[in-house]
Amino acid sequence: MRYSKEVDRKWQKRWKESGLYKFDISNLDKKFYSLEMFSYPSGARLHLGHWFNFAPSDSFARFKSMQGYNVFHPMGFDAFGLPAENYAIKTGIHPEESTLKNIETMKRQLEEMGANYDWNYSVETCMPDYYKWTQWIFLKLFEKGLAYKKEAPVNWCKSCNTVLANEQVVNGECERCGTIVERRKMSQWFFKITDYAEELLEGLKDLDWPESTKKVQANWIGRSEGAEVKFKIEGSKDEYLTAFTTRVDTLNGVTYVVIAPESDITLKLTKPEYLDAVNKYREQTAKASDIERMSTEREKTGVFTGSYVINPINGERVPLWVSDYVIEGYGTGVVMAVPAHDERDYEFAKKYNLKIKEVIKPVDGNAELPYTDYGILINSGEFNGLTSAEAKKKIVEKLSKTNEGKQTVNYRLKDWLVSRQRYWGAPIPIIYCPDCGIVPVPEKDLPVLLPHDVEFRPDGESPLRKSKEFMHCKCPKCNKDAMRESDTLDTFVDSSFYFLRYPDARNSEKIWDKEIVDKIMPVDVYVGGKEHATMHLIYARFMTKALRDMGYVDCDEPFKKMVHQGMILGPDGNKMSKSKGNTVAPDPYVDKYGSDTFRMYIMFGFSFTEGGPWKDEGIQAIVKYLTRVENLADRILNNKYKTKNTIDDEEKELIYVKNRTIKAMEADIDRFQFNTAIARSMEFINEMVKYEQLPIVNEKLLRESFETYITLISPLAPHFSEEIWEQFGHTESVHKELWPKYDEKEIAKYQINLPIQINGKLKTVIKTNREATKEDVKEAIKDVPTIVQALKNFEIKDEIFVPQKIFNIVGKKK
RNA sequence: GCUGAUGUGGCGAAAUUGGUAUACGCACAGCACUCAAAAUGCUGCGGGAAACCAUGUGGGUUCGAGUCCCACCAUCAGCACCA
Repeated sequence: MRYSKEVDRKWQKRWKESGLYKFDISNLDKKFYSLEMFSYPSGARLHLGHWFNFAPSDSFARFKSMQGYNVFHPMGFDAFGLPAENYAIKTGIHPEESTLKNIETMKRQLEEMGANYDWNYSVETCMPDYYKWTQWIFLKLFEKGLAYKKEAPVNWCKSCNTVLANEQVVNGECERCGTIVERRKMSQWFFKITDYAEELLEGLKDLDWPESTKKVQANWIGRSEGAEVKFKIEGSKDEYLTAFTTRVDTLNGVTYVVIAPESDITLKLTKPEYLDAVNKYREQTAKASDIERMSTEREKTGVFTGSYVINPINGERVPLWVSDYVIEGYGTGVVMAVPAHDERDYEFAKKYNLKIKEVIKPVDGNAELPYTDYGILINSGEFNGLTSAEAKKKIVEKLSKTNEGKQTVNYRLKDWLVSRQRYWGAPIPIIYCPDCGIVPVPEKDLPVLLPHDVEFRPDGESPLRKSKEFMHCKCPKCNKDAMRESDTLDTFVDSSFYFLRYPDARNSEKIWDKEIVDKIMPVDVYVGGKEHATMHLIYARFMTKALRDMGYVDCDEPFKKMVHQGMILGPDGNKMSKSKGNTVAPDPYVDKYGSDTFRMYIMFGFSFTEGGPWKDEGIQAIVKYLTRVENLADRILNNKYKTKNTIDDEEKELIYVKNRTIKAMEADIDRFQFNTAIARSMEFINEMVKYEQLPIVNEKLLRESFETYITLISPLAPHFSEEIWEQFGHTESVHKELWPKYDEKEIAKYQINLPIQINGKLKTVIKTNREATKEDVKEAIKDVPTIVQALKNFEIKDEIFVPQKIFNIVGKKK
């Protein structure tokens, strides 16, 4: 049968019946954990992005099992989240209904793709058998002191009476009603990821991840060394404001101190006559996002509080201001301002006529202010003349004697806010008792089930709060009437441990059997978009480390190697989106050409890590290519050749190309370079077609080469190759074949092209053996006309010879 | 604004990581087969008559730069409640 959708169906059915892709968990000596980020079942059907991620990754997993690994390749669904809830608000269809339906469709489509997942190891995060463990992890973190509650700002829409996700805030306004969004504080749960800041940063060093991703994570963690300095509040008995600075050498230049407007202390420190102005400013700040506030382009604004603080190094009295360029959550939320040596502070001081005191000057000459480099201290009393580096040490030494300062490390990383005032998520397993306070739900009572009949349209309260049945319960400690926590968990919590649950996904007794998980972890290759470089990937690393410290896993780092697939954009070069109307559905292509043609095309037409705008012109190339293979298969099967048994020059060439192809494809697939792997396979076919047109061929060699070729493309075109494999009389699946071995000797004995240059300009190319020496090469070129011509009246200064690479003659005309 | 990328023929893209720039294809053109077309097979295909010139622009390092360094231009992604 010629390749078509029917061939896909035929083999999908057979694979299922024969249990070809059942994972053998009993033998993990040579395991390979190949993982893609599980998908969010937002729409009913797989989109192009799914194909671009999952199809090549499936080919990669197949390739690894051909190399003799026992490959663990699971797939699941990240099924909680905002879109399903919004969809429900719009259509009235319950999130559970739409989500489960989407999952069913996506599963079927993944099977139609030909993916070799073993669905016995899948997870669906919205099901109680999964979120029971999400809740269990929350309890464990709570026990360990890694989950805690504090006040934190949220986006609040006054008119809708609801909390908004950042995504729902458009230009500072609510996407639904256009009301200006405010920041409002609410009491919320956090995970203490900052306890792991140092280890998360250190651990990056040994990971086989793209450098750019490691950099982004390192910046996200944002380690900076500096000092904490305490400024005494004037008029108080023993109250201080603590500022973090990386430039404690400039401490004598502090002319004012700034605190974040949203801080609780702000109102406390504001003198009555300034209260009106400060309150107004706070209201204004509530409307700006953090990104806006941190922009250095933005005009600085602020107001005076009327209070003063004391600089501990020199006893100077400096004014206390409020400004939105200081953010409560970063550092200590207090900035010591040194306008002479910081651009933001300088701009601010100029605008509000604050003092500017120069305390650092360059080693030689004078500087224009603000001067932000290191230098020599001036106007700093006993520290004058010291370098910035020396001064940093001396100043901290002095401050620490009076307990007014110390050396410290600050991280940009903030604790992970996990509370969501939403319906479609895992309920936080906490009970509030009027007598006992915060009481965790006992483990035996898990899961805390998400009630089905809940009004989740926004009206000012967390949806769960409206379910009396859900909210009212007995305190597990004292059995008095109590109330449940009404918030649900961030979906990033669900996705921060799913890869640990996969290996033992059906365990109902415990989260997993440690012995199994320790054998399968870590993930050997993790494939997913680079948009997850910070949040998901850092949360998953944190969770693994926290679980390790609690003794549930051994591994320190969950993802040994990380690969990011690129993004397929719309044909217009923009990100695909329904609103732009530039989405492309894979289904019509798959229907028309079959899964393998489509898979091969997306692998061949794009660089896997780059992606790019969608184009389908090249799909014909793959149709033609596969037909060419089928035609050759037919001719070999019909065997009308005049045959011979000897190995002559032509046969040697074919053997060489075969070995070269195996080697190249192996290296390419290992690096996720599917486009070049397919290019090499095309060269191999071209060579075989050329060979078979000779008057007399070695039919046995041709047939063997062709069968080798089929095994080479079997991970890339799993149905197509299976069909031809069967035509060649094989009764076992081609997917049980091992990756062919190549013979390095056969490659090495083939001659190479060696470029000959004069002054770096290519003059000619000669054929030589690989072990040719400089003398051999000189001998070989001595009669080549272009060289002879170029070397006339030429004074040779140097000869650069790099074996197997280049011969370059350097000199000049006399 | 901050952070991280990307830029190579008409087009999709390669370049063993500093060593023949444009592999493999698409599109196009020519030839063969055919009454004809399609399909298939073969050949050609950056510019230039040539010396040479070409990897976003301008400098630099090097025997040698698409690859390394500096500056600039353009485009894209992430920025903590989309996942």
